[in-house]
Amino acid sequence: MEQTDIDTPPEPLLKPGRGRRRAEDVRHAALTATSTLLFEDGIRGVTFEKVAARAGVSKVTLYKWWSSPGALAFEAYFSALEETLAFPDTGDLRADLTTQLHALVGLFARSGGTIAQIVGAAQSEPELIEALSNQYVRRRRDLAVERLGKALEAGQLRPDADLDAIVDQLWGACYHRLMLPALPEHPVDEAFADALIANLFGGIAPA
Amino acid sequence: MEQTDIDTPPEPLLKPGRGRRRAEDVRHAALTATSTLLFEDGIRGVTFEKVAARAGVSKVTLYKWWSSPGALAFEAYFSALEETLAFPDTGDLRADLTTQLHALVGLFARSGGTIAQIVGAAQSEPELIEALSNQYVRRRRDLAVERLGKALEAGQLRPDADLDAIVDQLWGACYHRLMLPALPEHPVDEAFADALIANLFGGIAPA
Amino acid sequence: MEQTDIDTPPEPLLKPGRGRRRAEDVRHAALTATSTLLFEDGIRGVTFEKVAARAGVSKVTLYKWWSSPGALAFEAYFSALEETLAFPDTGDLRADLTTQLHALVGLFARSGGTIAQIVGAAQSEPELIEALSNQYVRRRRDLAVERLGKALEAGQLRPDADLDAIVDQLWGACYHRLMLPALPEHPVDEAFADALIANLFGGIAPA
Amino acid sequence: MEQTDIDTPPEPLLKPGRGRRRAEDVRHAALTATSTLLFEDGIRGVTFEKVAARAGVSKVTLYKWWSSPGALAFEAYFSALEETLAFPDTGDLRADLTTQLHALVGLFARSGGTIAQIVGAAQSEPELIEALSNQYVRRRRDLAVERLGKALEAGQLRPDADLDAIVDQLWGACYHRLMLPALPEHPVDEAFADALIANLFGGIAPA
DNA sequence: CCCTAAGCGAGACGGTACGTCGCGTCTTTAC
DNA sequence: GTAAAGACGCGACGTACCGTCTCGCTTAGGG
Repeated sequence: MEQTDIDTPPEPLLKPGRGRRRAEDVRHAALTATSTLLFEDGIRGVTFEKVAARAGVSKVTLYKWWSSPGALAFEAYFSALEETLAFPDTGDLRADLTTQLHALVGLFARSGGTIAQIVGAAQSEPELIEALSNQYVRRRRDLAVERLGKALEAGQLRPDADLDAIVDQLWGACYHRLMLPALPEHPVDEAFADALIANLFGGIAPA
Repeated sequence: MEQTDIDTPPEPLLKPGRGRRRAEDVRHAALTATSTLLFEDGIRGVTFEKVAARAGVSKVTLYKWWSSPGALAFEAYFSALEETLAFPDTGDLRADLTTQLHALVGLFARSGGTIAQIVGAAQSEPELIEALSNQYVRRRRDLAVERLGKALEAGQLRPDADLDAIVDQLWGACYHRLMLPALPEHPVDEAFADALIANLFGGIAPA
Repeated sequence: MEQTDIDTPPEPLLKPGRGRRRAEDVRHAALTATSTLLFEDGIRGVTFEKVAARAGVSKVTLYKWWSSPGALAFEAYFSALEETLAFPDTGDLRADLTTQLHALVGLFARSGGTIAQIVGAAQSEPELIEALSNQYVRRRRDLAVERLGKALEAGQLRPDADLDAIVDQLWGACYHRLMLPALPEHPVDEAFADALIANLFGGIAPA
Repeated sequence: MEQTDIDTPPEPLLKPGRGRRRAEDVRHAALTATSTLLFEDGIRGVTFEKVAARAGVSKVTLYKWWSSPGALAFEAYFSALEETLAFPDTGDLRADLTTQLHALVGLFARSGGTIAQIVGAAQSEPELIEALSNQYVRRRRDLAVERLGKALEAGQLRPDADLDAIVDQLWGACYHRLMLPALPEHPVDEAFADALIANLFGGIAPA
């Protein structure tokens, strides 16, 4: 079967050569083992050595598909996150943004630590930060800006608003509290998300 | 017998041999070597092994003072950053915020990568993230909120503005672009800082 | 950035017990602690570090009295062995040798391992092997040869017997089995001691 | 060649069918480096760290094949000693024993210190003392006892002689003087070997 | 339907770094 | 003054993981 895979890795050199069967199951085993390790010990527990042992996969095979343990952890985690990128468009921008941010803080509540660890690890791996940008950050930003653009056209935004900056001031603010926490009194919850939207929509300058 | 000094020598010769050395000297040597390594190879190059070799300091001593190479890198970098915490108060909030954010993006331009790596490494080290919070994030946030509080009292802010969220929507937005970049078209520069302030002050809702 | 927990060196505990103490008390405390460690963990467990901690004695003091942990272990063990050097003289040489050798194998049964470890450690420490020679080996050998000399004069030995070699062929044979064991079938027991004496007295050449 | 692999490490890990074959050259490099270190600095100079550095071998590999630096030193030294186990049989027992003991004292003259250090180190390492027993002591003892047995059958020994004890009273006496020396006046030389044989053959009791 | 060559497991190997222990030297501080 | 407490450089230990490299089994594609 020549079925082309949709969720193929970044550049899996799948040569049409001969040999053993396609290793889709091998990849799956590796990703499953990685998820377990990621959940148990955090990203520090995701090593090629342990993944190979748990998944019954050789280290060489892991190297073939992933450039580092961080890249493996990234794929294992974010590959199951596709649906969260979906952006609603009910016509009411503020409501849609609220929905999206509530979903984000909900995700952070469930696995914010893992996300922070992966993003953190990427800071020292250029390949990984690029993968994050291409496969996650940019896509989400594009969808958001697209939605904001529609709202702008619909007259729901000030004409001089900087749409890209809005993304940073909503999503970025959440990531900031996730990765640079100050106190438990500053949680990343729905109230915070609402405050972000209120600040930004109404402005902070006196009326 | 005659060579024993009764007076404590102000500058005891620190021979590279064995024996006890002053804690401050040791710490300084370690931090200097760490800075060099941090600049050369990034945080991945900061290992206790290399720092010990370069600084002429034993690994055990490093373990005593710092819980991990990340903690050492953190202190080596942020200990020289005291001045950036200063927050101006000219009476004009918007101008002061602009000044501060311009300083931040200037800092990011010089050593944003290093900062990102340190913050990133902290995500997998509870002790380090706590140190970051206590010694850096919280202090800066407190200063900012204090300044914002004065502005609020002076009637320069909407009474219902969420001051804490403002911090995330200005500084956090910058950190977001630093650590989760999308494209080179989205730099962290002064124009971006200005856009953040404009968005937030004027609000993004149509007038 | 000052006055933080990682910046502050641990303050020295103010405990009583410092200052001058009597040398004999210190020595006794050190030897007692050493005996305990020697019994618990063997000679590998006898380190200046542990002895100092257990005995409440500083390492410098230990260096003053003993050149190495091995020397300390040696003294701790052999200082309580003085009496075994006593050599009986009943007039009957063979009976006296038997008595002595039985005492030796009895000693080996109780603490042969410790003796072997101390003698073994001495092989790599010239100072220790010299101490062993001076304070133990030579004294015991002299006593034995003296006793054998008396027997020779009394006509209880062949005139051409090599007295020094006899010592090696009786005591040395026991040490050989202790330190270079072949099989459990070759124990160092009284029967072995008797065999040594029988072989040596009667000769192994056919009558 | 039906050469059995006597040189193989304690545990024959070679199972038919799996994994990479052992690199004999790696073992050889390690043993060569060890011999050099053993000759230069004694057994204290034989550390896994130094051997790894000199031989270009990783520490992990050393740990896999040898349980301790002592075990490595043991094999490096005794593996080149195979021929000395050969035991002559000219029909004249006394002459053969003299030949053997002269060879032993000659060996001690050349490298007695090294032997003593290895045997000494083994006293604190159960695994090493067992290896010494199995691969050296027992084999030599068996060959000696076998030769003595032949002599006994040939009527060259008293029927009631204890053959095992003879070994201790000849070889053991030499080891005793090697490891528990009393004075330089008691060397381990051929004259001493001759005295041992004379004492034992003729007996020390008066005629 | 066998032969052959690639894919893959298993894991040996040289490295780097970790975190710990002990040695011997040196400083500080209490008695 | 002496001795405790202990900081410190140093060397070695034993372990974990990395990235590379062979082996030999397994299987599919080509003959």
